[in-house]
Amino acid sequence: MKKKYHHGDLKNALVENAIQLLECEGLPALSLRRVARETGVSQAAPYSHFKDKRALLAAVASEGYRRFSARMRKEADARPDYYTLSLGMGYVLFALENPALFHLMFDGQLSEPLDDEAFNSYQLLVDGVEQHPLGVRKSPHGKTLGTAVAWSVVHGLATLLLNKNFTPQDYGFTEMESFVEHVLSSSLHPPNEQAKP
Amino acid sequence: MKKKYHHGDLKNALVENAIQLLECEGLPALSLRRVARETGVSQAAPYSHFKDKRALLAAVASEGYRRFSARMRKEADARPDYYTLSLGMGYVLFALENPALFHLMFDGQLSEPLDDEAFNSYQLLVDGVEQHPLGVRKSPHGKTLGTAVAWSVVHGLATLLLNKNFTPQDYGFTEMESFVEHVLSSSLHPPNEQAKP
DNA sequence: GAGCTATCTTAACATTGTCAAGTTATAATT
DNA sequence: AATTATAACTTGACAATGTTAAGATAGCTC
Repeated sequence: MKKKYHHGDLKNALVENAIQLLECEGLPALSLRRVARETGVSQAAPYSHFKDKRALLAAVASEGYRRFSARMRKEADARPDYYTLSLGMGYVLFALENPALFHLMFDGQLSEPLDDEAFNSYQLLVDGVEQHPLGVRKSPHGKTLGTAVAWSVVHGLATLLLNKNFTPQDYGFTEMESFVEHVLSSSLHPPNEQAKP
Repeated sequence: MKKKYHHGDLKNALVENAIQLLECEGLPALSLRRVARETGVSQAAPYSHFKDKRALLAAVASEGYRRFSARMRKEADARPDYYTLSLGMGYVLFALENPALFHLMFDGQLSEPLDDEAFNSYQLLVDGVEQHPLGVRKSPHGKTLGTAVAWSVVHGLATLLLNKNFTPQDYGFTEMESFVEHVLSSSLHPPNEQAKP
């Protein structure tokens, strides 16, 4: 390929290389200059497409959410009979497969205004839970607390596994996937009835 | 107070000021030079006490875990009859009261070798769950998955509330504390019996 | 007192995010 | 097709950061 003054697709190339760098060398290695260098443009070139470094990271996170949604859907489509459980497994597996990206997405430091792509991901999970109710107690005001519980379990499990706060081995499991499935089904498929307040 | 060449207690002062800065202006504002300046010493002074910036941050996180444990114990001691639930509430409330510190503690980027203080915090929660079993299904190998579930819910809830991924208002609650209590008790106090595998 | 050593300072280096000023290629207009 | 305009890039600079090397100072031991 030829070396052109105008790259032609720099914006996407920057995001792509940023993701590459992020997953290969981690967040600390992700400098704007480095991304630019790796993309073959000068240090200030990214500023034609992104206001900030944070804007680049936001774009990276946005792409992350796109893949996140896809990963969850893939898992859920494969097991429609366990829709909610599969969504959750997709959630956790994505985190384990893309640690740095997942971390960036949920870092909080950047996403002040909630991205569309992010919102869609959340909605996927929320809708899944709402449409496949779990038998969890309703809140006093009639909205299902189950969504909050499910989201919390899934997100917490993903985070704690990432940080190696515990491992499947700690619980006698040899395979990650089996462990995740058991943990999630423990909390996502509670018994039919509910105890008193 | 007098301006001495030898500070006398610089190591602790640095950690203290770092925490201050962290909570007041956030992680991005936390530079080694800034902490040194605020403490009244020169830019390279911290290197007499910390190998790295990461070492300083690790010390900050360690102090964070100390306060974290205290916060959980305080809550649990106040309601011994709801021991596990209270531990969980302490967990979440600490996160909400010390957002940046909590974030740093669980960032993962630093704590490769698990700190003692950190381990103690975790053990507090784990022991709490183990000693006050929740009736959650056991794993095939006999260890309680309940610990993983409980830890996940609590950590996920803390994280998602911090990131404002949802709010108590979304579920019709006006008070944070009440919301947290309901979510946690939904998942920490499941009904007595358990459904089939 | 003399000397040791931990503690702290000053000076410097490479790297980073960011901006201002210029350059070049593409698109728009004529 | 020539000119113009505009978007996409480059170079060069600035302040701030993490970190190291070399030196100064103070409190300790003998």
